[in-house]
Amino acid sequence: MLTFDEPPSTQTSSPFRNSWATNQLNVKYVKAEPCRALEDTLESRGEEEERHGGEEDEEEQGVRRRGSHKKKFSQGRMDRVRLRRIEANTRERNRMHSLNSELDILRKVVRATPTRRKLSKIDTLRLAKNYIWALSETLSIGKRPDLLTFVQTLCKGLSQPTTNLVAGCLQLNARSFVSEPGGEAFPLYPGSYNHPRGPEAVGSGSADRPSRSFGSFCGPALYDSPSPDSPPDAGALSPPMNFNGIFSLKHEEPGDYRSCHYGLRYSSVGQGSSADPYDIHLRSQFYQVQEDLNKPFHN
DNA sequence: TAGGCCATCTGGTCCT
DNA sequence: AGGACCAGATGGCCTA
Repeated sequence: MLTFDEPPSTQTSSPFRNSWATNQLNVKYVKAEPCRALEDTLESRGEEEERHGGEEDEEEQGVRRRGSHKKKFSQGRMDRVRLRRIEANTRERNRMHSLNSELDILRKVVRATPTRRKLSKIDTLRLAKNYIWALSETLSIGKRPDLLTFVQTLCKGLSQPTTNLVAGCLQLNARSFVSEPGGEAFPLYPGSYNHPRGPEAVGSGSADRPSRSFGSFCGPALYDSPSPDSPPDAGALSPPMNFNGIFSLKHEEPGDYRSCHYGLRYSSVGQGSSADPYDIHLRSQFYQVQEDLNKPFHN
C-alpha cells in the first residue's frame, strides 16, 4: 500500500514547481487529493469484489462470471493500478518539464526577454512561428523588407504584452503596427525604414561579446560563435539568417525615436529594452559585428 | 476581482 | 502490458 508521506497542502506549494528538481520528483510528494477519486473507484470495486466472494482468480483464468460485468479488483491489483497511476503521473510531469525546458531554450533563441515576466508558452510558440515565417518571406522576396511589415508579421496573434515587448525591442510603438479591431494596421511609414544616418550610424564596439537578441533581430546567428551566456543549444537552433539592416533603427539616439513618437506603452518594456546599461553595451558591440558581416547582404 | 497563465492529475487513445 | 501523447478538469498565483 502506497502512502503519501507529505501530501502538499496545495499544488503550487510543491517544492518542484518551476524547478529542474522536478525531474527528481519523489512519489511521496504526489498530490494526494486527486488520487482519492481513483482510490474511491478502486475501493468500491474492491468492496464489490468481496461481496462476490473474490472472483478475480476466476476472471484472470478466463472464466466468465455471470451477472455483473463490472471488473473486480483485489487489494493487490488495486495497489498495482494505483502504483501505475502514480508512475504515469510522474512520467507525465517529467514529460511536461522537458517540454518546458525546450520552451525555455526557444525563448532564449528568440530572445524576446522581458524584464519582469517571461514569455508565455503560447506567445513563445507564436513568436517563433512568426519569426520563421517572416524570415522565410524575406528570403522569398530576396530583398530587405520594410520594417513595419516585418514586425506586423512577427506580431500576428501575439498577446498585447508580447506585442508591446516586440515593439519595445524595436523601439516602436505597438499601436503603430497592431491591427485595430476589425480594421487594418496602419503603418507609420509606408516604405522601408532605413536609419537616417545609414549603417555608419551603428554603434561601434568590440566584437568579443556578440549578443543574439530579439531586439537586434537575430544577431549574427549564422556566423557568430555562441556567446558565453547562450544556452547550450541556442547556437545550433538560432535562425540561420541575419537581417540586421532593417533593424538599424535600434541604434538611433533616444531622442530620434522620441521625436517620431516611438514610445512604449508599458514602461517596463522600455526599461527592458533600453534601461539596462549592460544590454546597451552588448548591443553596441554586437551591431558593429553585424554590420561587418552583413556588408555583402546589403550590397 | 476577473482573467490569463501555469502545474498537475487524470483517463482515453495509440503505438511498440 | 506499458509507455507516450493528448486534452479536459482543477486549483493556485499573478497582474491589470
